[in-house]
Amino acid sequence: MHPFRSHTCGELRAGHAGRKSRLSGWVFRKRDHGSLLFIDLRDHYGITQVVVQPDRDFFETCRGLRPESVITVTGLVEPRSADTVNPSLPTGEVELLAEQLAVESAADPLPLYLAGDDPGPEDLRLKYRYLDLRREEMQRKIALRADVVASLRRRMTAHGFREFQTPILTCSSPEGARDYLVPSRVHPGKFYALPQAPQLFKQLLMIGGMDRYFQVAPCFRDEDARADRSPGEFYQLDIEMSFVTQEDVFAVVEDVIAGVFREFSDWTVDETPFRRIPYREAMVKYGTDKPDLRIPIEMADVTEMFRGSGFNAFRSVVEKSGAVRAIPVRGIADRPRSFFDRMVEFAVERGAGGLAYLVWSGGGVKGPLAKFLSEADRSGLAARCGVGDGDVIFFVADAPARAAAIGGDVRVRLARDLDLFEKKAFRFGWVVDFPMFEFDETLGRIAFSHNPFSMPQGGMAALESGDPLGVTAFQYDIVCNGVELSSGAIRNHSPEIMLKAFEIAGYSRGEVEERFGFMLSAFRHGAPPHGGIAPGIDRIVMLLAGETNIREVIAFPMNQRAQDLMMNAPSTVSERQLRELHLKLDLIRDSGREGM
RNA sequence: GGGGGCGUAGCUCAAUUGGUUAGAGUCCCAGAUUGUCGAUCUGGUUGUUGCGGGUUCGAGUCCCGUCGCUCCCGCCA
Repeated sequence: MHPFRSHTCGELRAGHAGRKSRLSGWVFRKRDHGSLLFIDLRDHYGITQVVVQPDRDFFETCRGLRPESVITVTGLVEPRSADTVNPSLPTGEVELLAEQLAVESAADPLPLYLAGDDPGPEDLRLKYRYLDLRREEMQRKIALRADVVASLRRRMTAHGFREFQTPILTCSSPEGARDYLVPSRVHPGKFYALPQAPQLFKQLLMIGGMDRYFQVAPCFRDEDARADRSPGEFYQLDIEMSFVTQEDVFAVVEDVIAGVFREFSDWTVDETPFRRIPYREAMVKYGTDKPDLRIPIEMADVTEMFRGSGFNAFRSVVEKSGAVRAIPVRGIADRPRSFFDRMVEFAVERGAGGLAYLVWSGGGVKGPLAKFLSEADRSGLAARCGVGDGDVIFFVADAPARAAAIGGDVRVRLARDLDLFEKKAFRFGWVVDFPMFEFDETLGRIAFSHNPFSMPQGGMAALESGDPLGVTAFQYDIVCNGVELSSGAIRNHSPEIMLKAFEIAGYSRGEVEERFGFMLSAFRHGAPPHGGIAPGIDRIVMLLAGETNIREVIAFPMNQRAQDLMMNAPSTVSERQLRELHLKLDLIRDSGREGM
């Protein structure tokens, strides 16, 4: 017999009765009856009840075992009598009658209690992650992650893609997030950077003729965390394809993503092709470029209807080239005044000047705005927004970007308060036609709004049109339930168009040649038209696991301040290491916090 | 960098307008217990109320500062 186990703790059934079996696992719970002891023995696969009788020489040893000690038990599989069967356990028809027992590893008292529902405080869970991971829910989520990654690989391979590795030690990129830097020992004063994404490498693989690339790729960005954004590092399903249009990329990704979501969830998943939403339309209807399409509210632009209206507050906003956005909600006319007050308060908190509303009720129109509007205005708004008796329209008036953002927040808040989210559904959409450039208020000039390597729609002619802010790119996002899963683009493979695009964003030819000379050179030696995308794997697993916190689907996540509480990273290093790397510390703040 | 929330026993939480020696459950420890399955019963230990300062006759409670965790804004091509 194997020294540790003949079966797993989730395996034994009534059919095994009478067989000799050996199990290894953790002591999950103990029930000590003085002259009879029950141990729930747990491993990755399940729980089996072990019975220890008082005449065994290891009986006292067992009584002293603390939870989470690891033991190996050998004995007979016994069928349980009808009144002692445990129907809530898959192995509940049998138990293991212990004949031999070995303590593999005795456990100290635990900082976390694993046999209950409460996972405990997150910093303790992270510090003792190896304990936290033993909980059934964590076993399930981390296993789900592994299965999702395996499925993604299988599906990409089936589409004719190969997985290529790209460097982890590379060089800093000028645009984008802050880099993680790695000092060079051999080249004093020079640094490697960890890749924010394998962006340039995957394009170079296309230029290298590899045709279809994917990679489960680690990405490193030194930016602050959010609930859905892990600090430091995360994983993308990085994809790039040669000789493709935007639609070719969509077709592959839709098939892979829809397939994975159907494989790992019984929720409704959109049929492919997913809906396509132009960026400008998304900003008007949803106030965001990552709309939650489970919410049955679509905003409308009603700016023109207020241009000549009697409502001065809105008219003056419109005259200052602002926008008025209407948020129609059906069937809530009978909500109490406090509901509307709460929404107004919320909008003001988000920076709105106010939140107006009209209530269609009892054949009339009520609300603070009603007396300023003519009968024609009201019926015009009703027709525009498709509302009738019993419905309500909220209004936000502000500069267009602000009106969109606040309206979008109000839309989500309404859905939350009114429980309007479609249940058990993953709703996908492609947001397309992103603007190539935007006006950067802080820099006071035009900047790339997304990826500088995207192909502008209309090519060189569009860039030379003299209206850079009107140029859209072959740049797209895929969103699911309000989560941005990924950005992608058809790349700009023409050096001249690229130089022109960088020129508009304020980079001279010389700067671009210096920074991206290797890319320009590559483009000058035969570059296939190509494009790709990079769905976030952590976020996919998060959605499939029904989690809102990304740390729940990462085995060893860092906390919000980018620390690994278990390993104590980041940590100080020795003087010798610093010397070898030609580094001298210049700590402005007292470093007493370090070292812990 | 900024804002919100939280911080009381290993863990989850109480503690009247500021009022006696800061409690309960759980964990842990000891004892009892032959059919439990979140076993049960009896007893017991566990505290710089995050830290520092202030107000007060008196502070877990009020004020100031600070630290930690978390959520959000900035940031995230």
